[in-house]
Amino acid sequence: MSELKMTGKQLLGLGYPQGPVIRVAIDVIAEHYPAATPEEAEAVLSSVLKDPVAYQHDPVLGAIAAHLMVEEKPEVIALRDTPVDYAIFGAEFIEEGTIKQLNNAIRLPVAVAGALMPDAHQGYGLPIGGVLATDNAVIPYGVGVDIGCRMCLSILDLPEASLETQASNYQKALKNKTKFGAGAEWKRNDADPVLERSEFREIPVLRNLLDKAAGQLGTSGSGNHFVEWGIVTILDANNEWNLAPGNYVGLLSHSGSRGMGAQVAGHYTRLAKELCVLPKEAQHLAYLDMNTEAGQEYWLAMNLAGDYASACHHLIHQRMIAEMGATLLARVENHHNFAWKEIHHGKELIVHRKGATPAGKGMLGIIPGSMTAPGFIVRGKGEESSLHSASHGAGRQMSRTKAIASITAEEMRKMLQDNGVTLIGGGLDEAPGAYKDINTVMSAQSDLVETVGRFQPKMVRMADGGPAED
DNA sequence: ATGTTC
Repeated sequence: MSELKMTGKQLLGLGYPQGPVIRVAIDVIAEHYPAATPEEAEAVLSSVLKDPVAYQHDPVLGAIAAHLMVEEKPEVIALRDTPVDYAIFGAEFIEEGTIKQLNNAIRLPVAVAGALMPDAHQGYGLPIGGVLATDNAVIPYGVGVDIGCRMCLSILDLPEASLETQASNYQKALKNKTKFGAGAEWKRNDADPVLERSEFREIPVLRNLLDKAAGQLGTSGSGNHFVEWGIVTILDANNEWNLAPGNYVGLLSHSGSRGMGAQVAGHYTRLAKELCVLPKEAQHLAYLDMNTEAGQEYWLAMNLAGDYASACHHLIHQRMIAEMGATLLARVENHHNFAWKEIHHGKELIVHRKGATPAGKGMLGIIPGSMTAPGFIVRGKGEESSLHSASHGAGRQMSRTKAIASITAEEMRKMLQDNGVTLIGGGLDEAPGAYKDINTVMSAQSDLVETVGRFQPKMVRMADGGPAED
């Protein structure tokens, strides 16, 4: 795409006021004046600024004019005085600030129920590991920035011993068939039905994101995202796939909706904060009414981002499995940053899980440990007090900054060696010691999920920070 | 989490 992209600075230079009009003007120019020169765009924007009333009925520029004419801010929506009671799992691991965040969220006028998972920690708006059910309203920051961030596990017919005897082939697949780093794209990529979805044409904010989405399909991004080979141990003889208990080679991935989802999240978070002004301590919990155009649009865009994240995992797995000449025996996958329409207490609610695994009765999911600690294949017990949810991992016990400052490269190398794990990329901020003990976290949620099997990582690839790698 | 954004 070569559409004209104005910057906030340029607009302020023209005399535009601080505020939402900046974003609106950038969007309008990108969408409706793609072929204009910067000078032409500035001339148009200056005319609107000079006399917004003259443009208020203009089908394109009217949106900018409306923002220039608006002066009064919407009224601040008060939080309820009396919070709804909610369950906390593993309260002994959860910091006071995290609980305060859910205490605020549960006082939203649209909040119906909530829960905190044992890996919970502070986030923007809703805490990570937080679950919140609302009545007919969706909170963009209740889903999170990485919409549809999810896990995918493939169980393969390869012999366990091949992880050692064929180690170089497994490593080659990780190096050649995955791509990590912020902004990383495949130069030549496969087609996928998700890229044909009509939402890319029908929803304005998605129109400019199709090219990026096409390039980033099947990439993993950065942060805590990974692709890894390891050993799946099936423990439950009554498993859904009739797999014999024992060991299998598995492929596990963790990633989300990449730049496309991040842009969707950013757009609707800004919009929600304009339309729904809350007291300062709850400002990031701004919600969209599901009966409004904005709410409906977010719902469609969020679902598309979720399907896109799923397609990314499937492409990664398809390429890795083909590279190893393997056959897929079973697959488990689940979003852990998303919102769903679910019935609880006889009423349809919008259930936000921000870093929480869906755990309805009989639902399968994956809860990862760390690059050396096992992950768990789980089956939900449908516990109502957790709103059918469980943790989405072990949870950090150290911030990234603290991990980098307090864990040495030698300690991390030894930890990997002791556990027989090979790491490609990765940094000290993702060291095993930066995470809580997954076994402790699992025992804090034994009422929420049962264990079907385990996954022991053996060969891990992560982003190594800095610019995109090849 | 994201090429680090009004």
